[in-house]
Amino acid sequence: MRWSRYFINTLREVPADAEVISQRLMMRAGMIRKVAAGIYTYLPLGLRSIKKLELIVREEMNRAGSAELLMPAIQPAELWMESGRWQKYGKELLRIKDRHDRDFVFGPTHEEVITDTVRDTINSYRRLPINLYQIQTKFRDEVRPRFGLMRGREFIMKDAYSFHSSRESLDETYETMRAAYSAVFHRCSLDHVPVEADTGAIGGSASHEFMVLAQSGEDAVVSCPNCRYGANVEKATSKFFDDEVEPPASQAVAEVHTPGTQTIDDVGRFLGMPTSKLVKTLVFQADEGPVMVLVRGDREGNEVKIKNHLGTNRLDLLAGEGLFWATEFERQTGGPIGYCGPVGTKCARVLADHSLQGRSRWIVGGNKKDMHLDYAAPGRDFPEPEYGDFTTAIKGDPCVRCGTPLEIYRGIEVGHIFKLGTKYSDSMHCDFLDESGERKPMIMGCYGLGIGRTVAAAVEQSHDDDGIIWPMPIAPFEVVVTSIGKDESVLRTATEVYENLLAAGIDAFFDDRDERPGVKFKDADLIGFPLRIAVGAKSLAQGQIEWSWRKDRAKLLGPPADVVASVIEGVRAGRL
RNA sequence: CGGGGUGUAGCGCAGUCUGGUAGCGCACCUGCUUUGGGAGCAGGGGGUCGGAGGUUCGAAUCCUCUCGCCCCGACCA
Repeated sequence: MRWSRYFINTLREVPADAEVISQRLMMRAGMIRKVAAGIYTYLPLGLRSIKKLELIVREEMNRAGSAELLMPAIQPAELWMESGRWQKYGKELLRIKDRHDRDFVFGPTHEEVITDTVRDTINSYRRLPINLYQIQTKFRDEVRPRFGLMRGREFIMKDAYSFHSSRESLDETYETMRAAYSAVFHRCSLDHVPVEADTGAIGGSASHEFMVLAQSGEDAVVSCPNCRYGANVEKATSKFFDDEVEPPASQAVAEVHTPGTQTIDDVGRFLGMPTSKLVKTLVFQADEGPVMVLVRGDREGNEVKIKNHLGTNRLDLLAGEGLFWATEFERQTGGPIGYCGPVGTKCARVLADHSLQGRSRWIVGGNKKDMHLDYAAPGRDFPEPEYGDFTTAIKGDPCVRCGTPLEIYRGIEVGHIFKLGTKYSDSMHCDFLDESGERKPMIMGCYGLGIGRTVAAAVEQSHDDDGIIWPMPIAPFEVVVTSIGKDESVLRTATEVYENLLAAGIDAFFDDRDERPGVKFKDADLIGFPLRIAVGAKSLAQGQIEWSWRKDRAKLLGPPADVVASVIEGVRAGRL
């Protein structure tokens, strides 16, 4: 392709709303263009990278035994009502009506459609397992889309679904898919790590996320430098506990006057004790009503873990801004804000983080204004709480597996795989007959991979001050041939070089514009072609042209034929 | 949904307070010079100032409503 005939416009200035590097660079390089919040056009250059990644994904999916199909983006509401997600999914689900006033959704994911398809097609264990995938545009009406392709509302995703007659069969496919994902990201030269994850709205038992480590990542992951344990912080467990011996719990519970101490920090300061010795009380509104969660004073409650423990759809922290809420808070919990605690609470359920289990001295809110209780004892002064893991792991916590202090990194979630189990096959009656003729629900897995997000992640991970540095396999073009000046021999040689590369099956781009060299070089760096060949009058007079890698910019000279041969070799080696 | 901000040429912005011919830089077009890391000079084209209503002799500017977009939070995977 020749630049002079291509649809591309690089920007010297950065669009004001571009927040992260990948978004800035992709917009400046003329790869994407924002049309509405979280909705982008993939311009020709950007689409080439997208298509190249799709091809890699196809190859790996096909190799893993998954068969490609394409489901509709628009789905009838009935299927979502059947699975129960019409009610459960919330406002992220874009609901639309057709001219007959019938309800539809623009698919954010396709469990319903695929389950419907398979249940009508497969009835026997003999036909299982089945693994299907598609690459398609999805829509999730995110509250706050941002970061360009990293968190769009409309986005391209590869989603795969597998159906099994047994857990073992699912486990096997899950492993195959996990390997396939690693292969995809490896081929894109992405530094990635699979981590344990929460299953969220999709549901199911086990789940892993594939994280590309990057400063701009929206997720925090914990990672054990010793045993490679990795997990999303929403899920990550650690085994911190009280490390100081406490006096025995023989003391009777005692009221402590603590005036004007609304926060846990206030209480700690007032009593002259570290917050880790105090008990922090959180109250959430759950499906079943107010629920109290006790955590160590220096820790944060983890809503995802609490939600999973309770099995509730709704979980809102009861907070007391304003008079109405303060009154309401006290009415529901039996204690004023800042002083609420488990002793005599109105909350039906009381949960406590396992780090509190066995603690002998509990300092808790007294459910009276300006009053805390010291030496409160579970089982004596208040009912034994339900213990569990309800806090978020932090840097330095001991690893659950080996005890090594954990590290925390930021990551971009580029893939997410789930063992769904029978969540959808139960509700939607996707059954099969087993060897003994018994009807059973199929066991399912599902596997998502964000195409646009992965491309953006590659840019986040590979760039410098001048622009993108594409990994060869997803570069929009592998080589740019840059002609310098209008000299006829320069143009002739550059054209020859370009055509020879094309003939060899190389994705070459010819910057044939009548522009100054500086402009062409800056643009080439910005777009990030892995290789560049420059043909200029001075060196051509010596029978030489120049080539260089974008990564290190070291310039190499040679006769045109040799340079072409070297570049072809370089491209092939970089393709993986 | 709550709080804050913003909307003026394809992009980045000034002008708004204090009403009076709509500006600057980049990009674009023409000419001359220039030509190995985003050139110089000269000339030029491009705007319903987000939209609707109002006040006024006169509105980008003041008032009301509305829409979009951005940021923080909540939310979501």
